[in-house]
Amino acid sequence: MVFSEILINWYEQNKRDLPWRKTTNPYHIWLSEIILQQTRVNQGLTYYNKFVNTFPDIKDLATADEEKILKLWQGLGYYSRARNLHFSAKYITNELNGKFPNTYKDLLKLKGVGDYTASAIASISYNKPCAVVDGNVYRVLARYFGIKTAINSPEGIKYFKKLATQLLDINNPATFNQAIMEFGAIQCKPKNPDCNTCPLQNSCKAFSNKTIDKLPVKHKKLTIKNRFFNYLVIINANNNIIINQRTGKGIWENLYEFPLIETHQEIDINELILMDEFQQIITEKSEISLFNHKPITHKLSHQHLSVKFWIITTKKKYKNSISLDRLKKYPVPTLINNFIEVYF
DNA sequence: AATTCGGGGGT
DNA sequence: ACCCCAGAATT
Repeated sequence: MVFSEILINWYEQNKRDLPWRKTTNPYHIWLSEIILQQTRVNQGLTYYNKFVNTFPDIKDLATADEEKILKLWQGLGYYSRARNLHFSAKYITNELNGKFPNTYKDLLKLKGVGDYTASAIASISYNKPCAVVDGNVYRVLARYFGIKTAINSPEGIKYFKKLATQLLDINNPATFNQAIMEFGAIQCKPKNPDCNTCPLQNSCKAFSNKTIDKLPVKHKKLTIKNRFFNYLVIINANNNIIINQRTGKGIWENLYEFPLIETHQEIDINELILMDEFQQIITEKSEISLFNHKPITHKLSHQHLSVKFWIITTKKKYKNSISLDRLKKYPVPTLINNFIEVYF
């Protein structure tokens, strides 16, 4: 048996029962692929169901408010995916008269759709012979063929794409692509792969070379920044709370949060009330207390946030303050959501 | 070519 | 503490 046959046989016997495997509807496949970018199946599953149910047709997504989409996306991370999803839904609905692109080339024009996702939709929805190369495919191929080229180098990206294209079963691209990814996720896992029951064991280069745990090779350059956030949880006399929307670039774009003062290090209450930013926001006599004496550490992939929530009660009525019920309808970062759930 | 976009889970 | 996840856009 050839490589693709072994994988497809394995897939038919071991595949998980997942909702996006019951359809070839390009809108649904697109939704699933965007949600699953850099995201585990288990984490994305509930979000997929929420989106399919809330927006049954792409037109429903196109006509929705961005805020509603971000709220539904809340907690999933990489929020540009949600904004691009909205943008592309409007593009398909309005510019393409609702007709979903059906070629790799046209799919690639969608915001938020790169080489992987265009190949995935083209193959799964339209059975086009486009090979996908995701993290699973890199790992399976690097191990099986004993390839030491870094998967995130320009040569590696080209090489693995070419190899995957050669291996693709052009008679069944949809199944082959899903088979190799599922195989990587379940059998040829990053840690402790199950080589003992692997149908490719006797021809696997890394297994015979005992280099399973050294492949794939990946250049890593991750510098983690430490940042210090002070959130001002300002509660009016009428129990309203002040909230701002993040604008511009950076983390959590277009999501909401409390007024934020960022500092270069951890500060105490005396340092806080002396800051210009603080005095510009808090102009009335107020009561200030600290919600958490130990800063909360919130870890993002490339930033570690050290966060203090300052509770400020005042009799002043701020214009942009809202009720707690309203607040809970706004899309907020998980950090803020965790606070809201514990404090309120 | 390198960096920046989250959050959760595994080791 | 470090790695990875059905990656893409930006610099």
